[in-house]
Amino acid sequence: MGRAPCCEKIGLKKGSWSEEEDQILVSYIQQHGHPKRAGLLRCGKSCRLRWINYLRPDIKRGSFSKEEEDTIIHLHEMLGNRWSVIAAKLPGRTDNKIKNVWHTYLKKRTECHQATINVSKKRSMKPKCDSTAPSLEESDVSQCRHNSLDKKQTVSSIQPSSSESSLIIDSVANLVSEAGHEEFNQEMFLDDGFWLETLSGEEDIMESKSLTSISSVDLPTTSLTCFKNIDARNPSIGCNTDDMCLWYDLFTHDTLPELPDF
DNA sequence: AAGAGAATCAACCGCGTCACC
DNA sequence: GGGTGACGCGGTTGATTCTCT
Repeated sequence: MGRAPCCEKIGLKKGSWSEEEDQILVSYIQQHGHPKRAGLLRCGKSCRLRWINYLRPDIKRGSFSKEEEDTIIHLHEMLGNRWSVIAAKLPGRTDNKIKNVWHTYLKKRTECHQATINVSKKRSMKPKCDSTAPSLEESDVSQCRHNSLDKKQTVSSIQPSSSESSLIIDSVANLVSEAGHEEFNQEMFLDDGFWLETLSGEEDIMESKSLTSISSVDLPTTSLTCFKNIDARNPSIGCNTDDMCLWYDLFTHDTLPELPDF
């Protein structure tokens, strides 16, 4: 059995926070610099969570931009459910919020996108398909589209423009090709271009949408050296630790690197 | 207008890790 | 080296809000 929940130890309060509690916590943090008990009937863990996920002054409110959503999707493709790492690349967004957004609709969005790709692949592979009965995949896709497009979502907020996507792919493909990396396939272009944009020492991806900025960044010669311009504002995420290099390496290679014997 | 179901999001839980004694 | 507590993370829950019928 695991450890008993910390809030049950001494009858500490649980549940939603009141405005008064928020004010007490904020003023405590302003004085002491860390979100601990703050004299509240809350465990330190709860105080910390409240501060990180809600009270911090740099937290961005409101819905996610398309760029932020794309960033989350791309990072999730490569890193999986490492929400804290993903959150570190989205200033003002918490891991909790990103996790919620992912499970709310980004997951469906990517699944729909994948389903569409699968259907188009099957179509191209099997041109003589039965035209009388709709395939299971097609009905899945249409259902999926229906689910994603209804309710609050607008079409433009869900699906990236195909012309925009292909422009990005083509542009990055040209750059890599010029640099002598013809062996890269198109999927790798997407990922590498993303990493260049996201992890370069320049400003945030949200502020550096222009593709011309990519050309000013050194292209990777190997997967391990591509992080030389890593985000200097957040060294814990960057190449200063070996973590991101390791993850990048893991997710951009088909096989695991050889690990040293222990 | 009201009820049902879906979507959203804050908060909690459980576990692994680390630091300190 | 072992015990303990705090911290940080990802998974999950449940209350609230929204939308549809």
